[in-house]
Amino acid sequence: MVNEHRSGPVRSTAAREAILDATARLFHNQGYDRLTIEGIAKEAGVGKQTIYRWWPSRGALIGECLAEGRLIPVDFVVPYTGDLSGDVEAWLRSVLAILDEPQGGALLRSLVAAATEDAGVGQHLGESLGVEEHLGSRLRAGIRDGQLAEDAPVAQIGRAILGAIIVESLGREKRDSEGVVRLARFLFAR
Amino acid sequence: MVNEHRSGPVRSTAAREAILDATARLFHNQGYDRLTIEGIAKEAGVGKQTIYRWWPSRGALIGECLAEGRLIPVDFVVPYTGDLSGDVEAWLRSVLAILDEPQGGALLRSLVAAATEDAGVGQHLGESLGVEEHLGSRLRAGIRDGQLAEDAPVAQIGRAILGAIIVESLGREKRDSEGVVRLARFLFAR
Amino acid sequence: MVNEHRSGPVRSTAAREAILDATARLFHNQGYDRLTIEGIAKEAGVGKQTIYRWWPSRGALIGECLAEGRLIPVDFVVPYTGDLSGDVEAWLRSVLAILDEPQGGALLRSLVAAATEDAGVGQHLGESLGVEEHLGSRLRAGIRDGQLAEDAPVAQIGRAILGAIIVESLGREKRDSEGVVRLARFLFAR
Amino acid sequence: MVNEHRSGPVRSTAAREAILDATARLFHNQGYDRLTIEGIAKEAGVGKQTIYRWWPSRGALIGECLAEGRLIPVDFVVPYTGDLSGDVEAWLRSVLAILDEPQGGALLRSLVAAATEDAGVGQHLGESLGVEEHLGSRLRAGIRDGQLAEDAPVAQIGRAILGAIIVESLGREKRDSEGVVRLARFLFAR
DNA sequence: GTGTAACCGAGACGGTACGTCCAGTCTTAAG
DNA sequence: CTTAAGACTGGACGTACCGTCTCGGTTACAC
Repeated sequence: MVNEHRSGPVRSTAAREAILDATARLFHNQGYDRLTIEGIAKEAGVGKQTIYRWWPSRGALIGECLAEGRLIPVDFVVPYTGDLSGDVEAWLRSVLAILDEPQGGALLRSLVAAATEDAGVGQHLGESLGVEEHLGSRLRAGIRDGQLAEDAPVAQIGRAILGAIIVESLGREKRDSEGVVRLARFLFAR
Repeated sequence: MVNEHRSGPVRSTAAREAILDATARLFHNQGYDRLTIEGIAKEAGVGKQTIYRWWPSRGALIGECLAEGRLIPVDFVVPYTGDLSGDVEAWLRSVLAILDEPQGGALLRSLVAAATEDAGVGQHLGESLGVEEHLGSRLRAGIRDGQLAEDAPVAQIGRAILGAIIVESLGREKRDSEGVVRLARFLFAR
Repeated sequence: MVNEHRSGPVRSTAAREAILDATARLFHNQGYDRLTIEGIAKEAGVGKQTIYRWWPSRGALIGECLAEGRLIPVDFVVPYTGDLSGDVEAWLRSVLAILDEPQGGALLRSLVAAATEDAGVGQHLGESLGVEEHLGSRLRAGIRDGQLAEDAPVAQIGRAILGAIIVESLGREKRDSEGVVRLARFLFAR
Repeated sequence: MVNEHRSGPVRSTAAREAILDATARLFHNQGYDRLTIEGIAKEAGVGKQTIYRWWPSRGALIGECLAEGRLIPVDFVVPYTGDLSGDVEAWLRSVLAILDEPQGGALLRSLVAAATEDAGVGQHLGESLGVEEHLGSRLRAGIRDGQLAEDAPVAQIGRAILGAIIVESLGREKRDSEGVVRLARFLFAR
């Protein structure tokens, strides 16, 4: 028989909140590469150890912020009107809206930088944007509706769209929403 | 026409070579985030200042290595047999071969990390893999041959394929060449 | 009366001790101009920042070593036997003994070098040798005893003796204790 | 029969002049510790090698400037009116005038710093101020005139006066010409 | 109630790397 | 053969953060 309880105070939600808040704020203002644990601790009014106690790394912090929608929204749903191409396009435009913000490109690159460093961020990135869950469901519905080939590689298509956006951003090309939209139309044109 | 030359010693090719060599070696062995200017200088047997004299940043160094094919090959040609899907697939497999090397995934993520930090690397990354030049040409030939729609977004398709590979790697999914190959087949199946 | 303390870790006496020890050791072995903060840190097994946290400069470090008698002794007392000239001579010989050590001249020049760079060292230098406190007192006693003129410039006389030693050392003249002793005798001969 | 001539240009007096000029200028403006060979070369419009070719060290440069009166005047003569104390005092005031200049104290300390590093500067320093030549002669004349004891340690007295000035400056005491003057009067009062 | 164990803020610690400055040597082209 | 220019290796600078540790103080459960 083990005693699961222990004495002492529990984790402070105020500290947790302050840390994640500070992380998100600094991530937006300075980008991932200038983000430091010390900076977060000072900004949050928290001791460094409190951060190290609960998160193993800078990347894990970003991962948690990402999962809670503190960096980018998390409700990228895909409508279902019956028009596959149009539905995907609607979702795509909501994703691209992030990039049209003033520092949108830098924000995406920072997220990618975090993802290269931390496996969790990489996994969360697609999820956050609804690539797997929402987009995947919609595409599978499209297959059922006969609008997409039976053997269409659903997961790969999602990655392709997201990846095209990322590659474009890495190349620092002038933002061109229409480019990616045309890609989507091409994908579902038959 | 004036004489642009000045007197005095000239840039040492030996030092340049040693620096780029050391950079490529360390990049492969340790990845981008553990790559330090001091480490490169020591490995190359060179003073730090010699690096700072000629390259403004770590990213610029990687960019130059990339452009000279010191990190990954630069001759990713796309054959032209008349079979569009097959030709693209051949190119794709040669690109994916990089990832099948022991540390292939980490190598790609390191390249992406460098690209998030340095604009030049981002621009060179696609070029190095022949996405724009070779793949683009082949796709345009496909359009001429009637195998691809007149208005197919050539550049976007290239980015989509490369992007799918990157996103997969960021997610640390088990390497699955067939996935991306199926994406390519889907793209050109008609 | 407020509590001046704050929470958190307290200054490490072990580090302080190691740093001052290393400073004194290196100062003796290499002289002031070859003394580096990095060398001290390595010798003391300490991070550079720990030195910069507590001392603003190399000179301040030397000043503290000097004040604590880690570079030269600090107990240069002047006896009082009634014989002014003899008493001063006794003190003088104990000071000159430093110069008769193997690297005595270099040591004095190093101290002077530190004093040119750091005001604190300059002030401590005379104090350390007892010029102001002990020698000054003895001279004032000499005035009371009628062995020295009422208006003898006590402080200046101390500086003159110390200064003669320094100037001789700066000129790299062969060490000649008797020269300075003769100066002292001349000063108090009447 | 040897041919004393050799081909090529001889040592450029213009370069020599420019270097010593620049050295003196920078020495006055920045002090000895901030004086760098590179700075001198740039200020003089000269290659670094030209400096290293003719002077072995920074100290040697200062020594030569000092010897040529480029740092402080070199004509500190001692008058001979018959009044020993008054004559010495006249000389002393002309020396002290240097210290009353705006950056006089710093200048003296810089000279001392150079002297701690370079034997030549140390030897030249006293000479420059006329301590040995002029003051020594005057004191010896004083002995002949019966104003000074037969066995007065002439050289030591000179060093004592100069040394008192130096020690005072090292201690960053408020400049007080009268102090040293009182010392001189005390020395020759009988 | 009183321990006492885990929390918290603060920040000192040994380290690594940064990007800069300068030392002293070497290399080039011009005179 | 000297010169101006400046690239080279190398060492030290003073700063920023890393991740660990050590404090004094504060909960809040277990006795």
